[in-house]
Amino acid sequence: MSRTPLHPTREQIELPMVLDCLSDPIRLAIVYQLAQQERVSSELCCGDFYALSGKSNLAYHFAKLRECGLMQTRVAGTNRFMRLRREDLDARFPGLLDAVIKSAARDAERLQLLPACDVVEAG
Amino acid sequence: MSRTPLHPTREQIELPMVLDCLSDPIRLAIVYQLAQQERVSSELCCGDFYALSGKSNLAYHFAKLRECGLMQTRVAGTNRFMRLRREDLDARFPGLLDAVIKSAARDAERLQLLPACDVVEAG
DNA sequence: CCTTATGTTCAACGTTTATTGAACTATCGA
DNA sequence: TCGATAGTTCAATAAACGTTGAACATAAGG
Repeated sequence: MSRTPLHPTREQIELPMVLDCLSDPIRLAIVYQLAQQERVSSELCCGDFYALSGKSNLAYHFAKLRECGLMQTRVAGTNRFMRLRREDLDARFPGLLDAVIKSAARDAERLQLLPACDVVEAG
Repeated sequence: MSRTPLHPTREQIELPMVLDCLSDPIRLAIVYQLAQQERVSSELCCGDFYALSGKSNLAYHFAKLRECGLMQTRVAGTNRFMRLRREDLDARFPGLLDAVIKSAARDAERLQLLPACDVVEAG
């Protein structure tokens, strides 16, 4: 029972796992939303994603995103704050994350992503 | 029974399907090998990939790569010549294919990819 | 014609996957 | 202490996936 969620080290991040993670529409939407948030506070918690799916299903996808090295979780009280592992990903796979996010943004409607402006609105 | 292998139009190419296709190690190796070949004749046939897996398994992966729009097949005699749909992919997802291939190249050993020099050697 | 070479298709299999709801844990606030 | 809130974990399900070998189709070469 991994109490502390395990994140791979930078060097342990694997390309196929990252691509597989990004290939799921829900996970891609999560990553996209986190990428939008980078400009601001850079962190979001689980509740910010309820529009995408139910709690337990989100927890499943969060775990995948953590395990493959795409995001990081910080525990604070009853909240888990997530953020992209931008530096590690850019170091391992230069240009990849940006290309994916830009491509996703272009297809935002088709992928049913939230428009960028709706993403923040934190309380 | 699709006699002519169906390729999606440029606009039909979907980001999640492309990422999913690239997330399989064998398919990534195929794409990588095709990318190397771009500099030369730009086409390879099935037999050029026997190092990766058996015939029928390769045919399965080729079908996936075609269906998601990553590659194109041209029939010539008993051969099927394949090539990357570079233009379509670059138009739809600028920088993505290059980022993936460059990332794969950096991890060539880990991903068990053929060294670039061994790729050509056509007869 | 018959044989060989190239690939595809099919059926079977075991594995992994995404999704659901219920149960659980842990923290915060009254 | 009690209840509400935030997330995780677990069990169950159906669907999709990758791999295999055998059968099939098609074209080239004798």
